[in-house]
Amino acid sequence: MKLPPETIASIRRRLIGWFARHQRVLPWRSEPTAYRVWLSEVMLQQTQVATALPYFERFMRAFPTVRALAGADLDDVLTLWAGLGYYSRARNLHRAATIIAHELGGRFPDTPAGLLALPGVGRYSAGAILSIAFNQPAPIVDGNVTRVLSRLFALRGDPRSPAGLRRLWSLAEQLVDPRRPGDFNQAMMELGAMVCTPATPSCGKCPVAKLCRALALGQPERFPPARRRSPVRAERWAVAVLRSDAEVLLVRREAAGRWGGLREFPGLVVPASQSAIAALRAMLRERLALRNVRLSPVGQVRHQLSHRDMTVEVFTAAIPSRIEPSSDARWVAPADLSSLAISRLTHKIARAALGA
DNA sequence: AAGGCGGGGGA
DNA sequence: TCCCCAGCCTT
Repeated sequence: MKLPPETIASIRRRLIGWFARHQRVLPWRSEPTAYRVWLSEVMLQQTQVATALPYFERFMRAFPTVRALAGADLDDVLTLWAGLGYYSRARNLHRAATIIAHELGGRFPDTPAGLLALPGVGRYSAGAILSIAFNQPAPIVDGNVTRVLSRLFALRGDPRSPAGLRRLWSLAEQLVDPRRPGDFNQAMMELGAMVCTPATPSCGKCPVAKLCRALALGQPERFPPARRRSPVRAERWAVAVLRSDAEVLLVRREAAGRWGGLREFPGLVVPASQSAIAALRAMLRERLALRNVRLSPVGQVRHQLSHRDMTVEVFTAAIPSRIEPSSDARWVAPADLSSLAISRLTHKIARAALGA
């Protein structure tokens, strides 16, 4: 779809004017260095601004430069990331920092290929960094831009299909203002976040309402078409909170997969057909070489995770002597749990087993 | 091309 | 409840 020059000019002028008046004050906007923009973009992947904000401030205090981040232990990076989710982002961030610090002389890549070579940087994040930090006319397409463009041009069809993505990226490329690419791209996203919202858009406040084909059709909220939802699956877990000398035992999850690299109470997924306590005892014996642990039920913890509905059966046991069951296990005081790289679910389990 | 990956916010 | 969020990576 080739846009008429006057349409492009009008959209640019209206969006940039609106953005100048209505943009939120955000820490990565006041000082858009490549490092700050990169960090913010990674944190904002599938994450709302309000959620990422406090994490960004803490992160910048702890690791003010890419070299500081590269020199940090991954475990400390994961600790600061704990609770934000999608933990591969933190692992990729740390890996990319070491690449920038050690292979690129501390200089951020300023080309599409250079940025795309960094782990955790895809087409969107590369475009955001190029346009916002380096003032280059690179397009971006995220969830906000997808919604705004789908409505502006009343796009039919699945925006996530290959054809839909090609069309969106083509439109974004035509529209991005080469004079102010960073402001234009951020204006598109800001509009999607603040005005052109998913359920009930505020079309009365929209600077491009006059041009909006979906609004002209009378049903802007019908665009883009709703995505089909994957079925919710139930998952049953058993977890043991082992105590000794007022400390509890944590193990570390493997680096890949869900909650990769985080610490947790020893536990496992239990098939519906199996006894939770039997599965737990077998796991403690095989993995931690713990025999004859007297497990007492504490109760159940429920946790919702994406399209998963988890039920955790929590047990506790006192271990008389302070044995070290294996190398990846660690005893910690309950008061220190908040300063470790553990998931929200592990916090919930701790509350259930140890009290507030 | 499809799924997996966390957790929170809003309707 | 259900959908969505400044997406990316693996299979």
